[in-house]
Amino acid sequence: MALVSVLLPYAFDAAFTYEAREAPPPGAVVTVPLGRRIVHGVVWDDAPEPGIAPARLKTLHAVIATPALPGPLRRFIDWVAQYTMAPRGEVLALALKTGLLDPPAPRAGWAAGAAPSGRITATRQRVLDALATLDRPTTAELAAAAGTGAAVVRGLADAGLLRPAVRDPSVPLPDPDHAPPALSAAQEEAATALRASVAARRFEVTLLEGVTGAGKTEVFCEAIAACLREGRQALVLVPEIALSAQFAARFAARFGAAPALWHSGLTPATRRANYHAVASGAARLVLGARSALFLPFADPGLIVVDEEHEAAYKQEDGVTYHARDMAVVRGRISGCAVILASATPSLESAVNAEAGRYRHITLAARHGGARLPAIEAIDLRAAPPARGRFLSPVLAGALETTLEGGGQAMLFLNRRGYAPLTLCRGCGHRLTCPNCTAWLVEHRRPGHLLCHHCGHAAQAPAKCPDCAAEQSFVPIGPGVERIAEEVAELFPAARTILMASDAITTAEQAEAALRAIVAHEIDLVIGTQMIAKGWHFPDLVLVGVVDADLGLGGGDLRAGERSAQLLHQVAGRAGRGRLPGRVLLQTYAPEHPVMRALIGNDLAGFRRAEADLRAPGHWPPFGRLAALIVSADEAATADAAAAALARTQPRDGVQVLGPAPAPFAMLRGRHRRRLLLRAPRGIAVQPVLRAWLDRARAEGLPRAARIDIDIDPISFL
DNA sequence: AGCACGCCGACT
DNA sequence: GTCGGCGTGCTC
Ligand SMILES: [Zn+2]
Ligand SMILES: [Zn+2]
Repeated sequence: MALVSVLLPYAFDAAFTYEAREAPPPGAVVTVPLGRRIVHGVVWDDAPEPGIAPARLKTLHAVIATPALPGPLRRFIDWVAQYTMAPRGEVLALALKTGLLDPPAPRAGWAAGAAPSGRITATRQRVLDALATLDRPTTAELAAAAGTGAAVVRGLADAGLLRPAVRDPSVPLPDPDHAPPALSAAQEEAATALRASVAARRFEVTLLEGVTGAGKTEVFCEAIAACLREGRQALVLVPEIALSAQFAARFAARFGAAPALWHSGLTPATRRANYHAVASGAARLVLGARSALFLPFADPGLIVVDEEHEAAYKQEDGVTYHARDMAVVRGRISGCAVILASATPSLESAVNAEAGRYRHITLAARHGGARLPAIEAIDLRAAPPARGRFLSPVLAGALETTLEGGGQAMLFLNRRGYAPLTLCRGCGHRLTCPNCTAWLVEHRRPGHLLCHHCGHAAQAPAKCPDCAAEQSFVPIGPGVERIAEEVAELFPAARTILMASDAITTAEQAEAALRAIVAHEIDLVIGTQMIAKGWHFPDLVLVGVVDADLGLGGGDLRAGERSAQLLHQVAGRAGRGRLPGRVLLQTYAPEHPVMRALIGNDLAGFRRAEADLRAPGHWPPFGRLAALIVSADEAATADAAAAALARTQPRDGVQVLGPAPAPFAMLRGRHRRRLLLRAPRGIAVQPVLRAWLDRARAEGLPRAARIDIDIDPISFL
């Protein structure tokens, strides 16, 4: 009997040791007994533990007939676990989603039957016509194509006019030379460098920076083509699923085959099919969310991270990893090229490029002759909006001119709801959420209040709980709903649409809205963050930012950087067609570095200024940061735990900030405190944190408190 | 993650 | 005197 190490997809850091007649190779997916259950696990590379008492040692149950986890993926899982301080099993669980372990089921489809008998009605004929154009369609596909129900298909089968025909879950092969685009000279130069990077078949990171509309996608598609020519697999990461449909369509047009998708919204059958296609190497082009990094690629040749600066790449619960950083690690371990693409690179990537760790390619001009929009500030101190209004006369005038000239305009305000704050006219009492440290936001119907963090809903009370004044609550400040109201009064004839995550909830709604905007059935778009993303609206000429200062408050380390990125992205919506674009920023601080950078189109200068601010204090990316979030049911427990951590804090060479109430001191009913550990770049924070937690546990850290560690936190106030 | 064991309140 | 609440701890 041999001993085998098996890592289990649960919160265990150590692999367990089992006995086996014959040891399966590392990476093999197996089942083993655990307690009184049989669970899945993966044979790991650790040396088996010889000292387990014979009574506790159990025997490996079975080897599952599914692709083994490749060595580079196993090393990646180990790396992510040690870096994020998550138990290795928890990281393995990201790679081993249940239901993937069985081989994909062949699809039960239909082909033309042998017996041409039975009545052929008009509907039946439509089904047979549809069948001729499809390859062994399933019942649902066939019914949909013929515009009828499953019953008609069944009837045809019963009559012998259809016969069952199994279809293998095949993945179409993308063709690198299907529809190569005409590239500009600048694009061609960038593409040549990227093709060479892929063909070198070794780890190399390239930061691909290009203003919105410069044609970054066409350029990195050339790198993908080079990867496909090498016969290797390419992975493209996008920050959110909403963008994947648009990308899939572009890839299908460029390569003649749709990419294999990977995100949480897939049906179990598709997930399983795509998982196995990635493992076998049959899926050459994969488009996915951050979890796609944990797929068992057979031969990865390229990883592209699009919009690399996006905060959505940071996984905020469970294993808190940053997909952009982990993509670089995955590339290093797998020995392949990595491309980080963005119009507004993160300071992290820009600094790495400047230090020579990444290659830096810049596309300066918009593709196809379109010019960058002119960005101007509206100084609200000089030209404030009327009382109770939020659009200044300058912005309202520009909107009027644009709409009268038949142009399309957009108003951006990154705030959902009607009013962000509701307070008592009599005493200033603010309505807050009982579960969270947050104000209640008024929505749609007057007096209808919502918490944006836990979903708590309430009605504005008729009487103030503080001063007992009657009907005294008034909405303060604008949300997009209030802007829509103001626009309806100013321009009653304009066709408008409100784009916010609570107004547009399904992918179909979003698609219909985008189609209407592109077709210019809409004159004025009012929206939140949702409209900032890479959409192409050719007729859009004017963008008004209702509150350009919104993201700058709060003292967050990255507030300026994030604000500049978001506003740049929004500004980039204007003037993408034949007509030049114009962007108006309403601000009370036109001299703020963010406004200056946007107006002067000098984001590189802004990054240098940010770097000069952060470098002296060893703030990221010039130093390391880790957050310890303490949470407990009782405030006293959270305070006691925070105090224990403060007492035992590390001192040499590092600095501890806090404890302080966490960004949301109370979230979903739990009390939260936070400590930050700041260290120079050369110090690894993980061993420091581990020793610190051991000391705190020895010195009375309450067991009822939960400590979550977030390495490289990106949001903190 | 499950699933045990274990020690205090209201039920037959 | 027993059923069951879910707090704490273990699983090779
Ligand atoms: Zn709440
Ligand atoms: Zn009051």
